[in-house]
Amino acid sequence: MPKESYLPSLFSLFRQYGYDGATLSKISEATGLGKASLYHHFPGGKTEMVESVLGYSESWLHENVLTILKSDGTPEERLQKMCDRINDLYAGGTQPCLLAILQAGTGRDIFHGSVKDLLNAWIVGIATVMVEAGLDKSLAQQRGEEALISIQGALMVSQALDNPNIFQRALQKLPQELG
Amino acid sequence: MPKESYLPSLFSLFRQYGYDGATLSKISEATGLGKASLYHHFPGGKTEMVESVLGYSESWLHENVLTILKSDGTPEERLQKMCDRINDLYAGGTQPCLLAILQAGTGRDIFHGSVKDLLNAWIVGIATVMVEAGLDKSLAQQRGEEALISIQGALMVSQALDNPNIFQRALQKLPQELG
DNA sequence: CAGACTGTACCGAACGTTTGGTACACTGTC
DNA sequence: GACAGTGTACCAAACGTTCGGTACAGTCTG
Repeated sequence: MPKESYLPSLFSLFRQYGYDGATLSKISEATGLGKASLYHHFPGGKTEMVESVLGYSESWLHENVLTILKSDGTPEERLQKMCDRINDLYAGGTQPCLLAILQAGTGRDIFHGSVKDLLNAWIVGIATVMVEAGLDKSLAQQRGEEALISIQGALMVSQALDNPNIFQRALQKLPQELG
Repeated sequence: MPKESYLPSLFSLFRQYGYDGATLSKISEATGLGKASLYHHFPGGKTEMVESVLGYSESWLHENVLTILKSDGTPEERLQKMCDRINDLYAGGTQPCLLAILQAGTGRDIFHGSVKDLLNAWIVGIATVMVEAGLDKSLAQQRGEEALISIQGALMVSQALDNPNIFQRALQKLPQELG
């Protein structure tokens, strides 16, 4: 099996446990691959695994978010479509964010740059829509940041309180609030 | 030295590295205590250390947030004071949130209950102020949740983008937006 | 078409290191 | 002399990583 086929399981493992918490034993169990086999696909070890997962996430973001934001339809329609995808990504608010969890511990030291780039691309994507909606550049940028604040904040609070409704409500308000 | 005197260093260590990332070597280095001494003060090991830090955080929350929210002054004034303390707690947006980081990995399994309680107390504290400001109960609860969404979201985004201004802006808007 | 060779996928077992945790003798202070 | 506090030495278990090797499909050469 090609190494790409393991990226989904690696993704959901790392988003749950983070870099320090995702041990090779857990990775082995999650992928069904022996430790040695893991090193066949990812000679760079755990680091390369996370790098691959980040690449996978980047592709996902482009295909499922940035493309949609650039498509046709009113700004509000496009933002609504984005929210639907985001809802899938975080399983309705029940799954953590990989980018958020990689901010902790050893993960931050290694992947901070990539995480920053990814999050920035996302924000810029939203900001571009807001510019099309008539906002000036710096305000659009602010709106993009605010969107991500809502998403990430709602995700954290939802999961801490075991209440996905909080995430749902935040997502629902997003498209209108920005416009 | 009493064990309480080590809580500040433990607090800042765990908020940076999380449960899995904070190894005994790092803890030993941060506190200046050998392993034997650590286990003298915290016979329960790492788990007890985090529990103590959570207790420490709970006290901090009560003394610095909940008390202020119950003090006199207009709702907006009280929320403003809270924001000032929150700004200290997170060092202007440059330091992570312990509660957020304990949501990851092994930490979540062990401390999810305590984290939930702490966050809830905070939200209820804000909601109570909103009720006094004239909102009905369920709307007040929603406003409390929204406040924490902003704080936690802004913290995450600020740190991912290396830009504390984002956190500052979010804190600044908080008191008015709730009213 | 046979046989030598190559590359990919995989694994069990072991590597050296670090983990969280313990045992114990020692030093200080009351 | 009691006892809180500590440094040294130690432990089993788990860590990330590597080793030596198997299985097998595909390719090249005669």
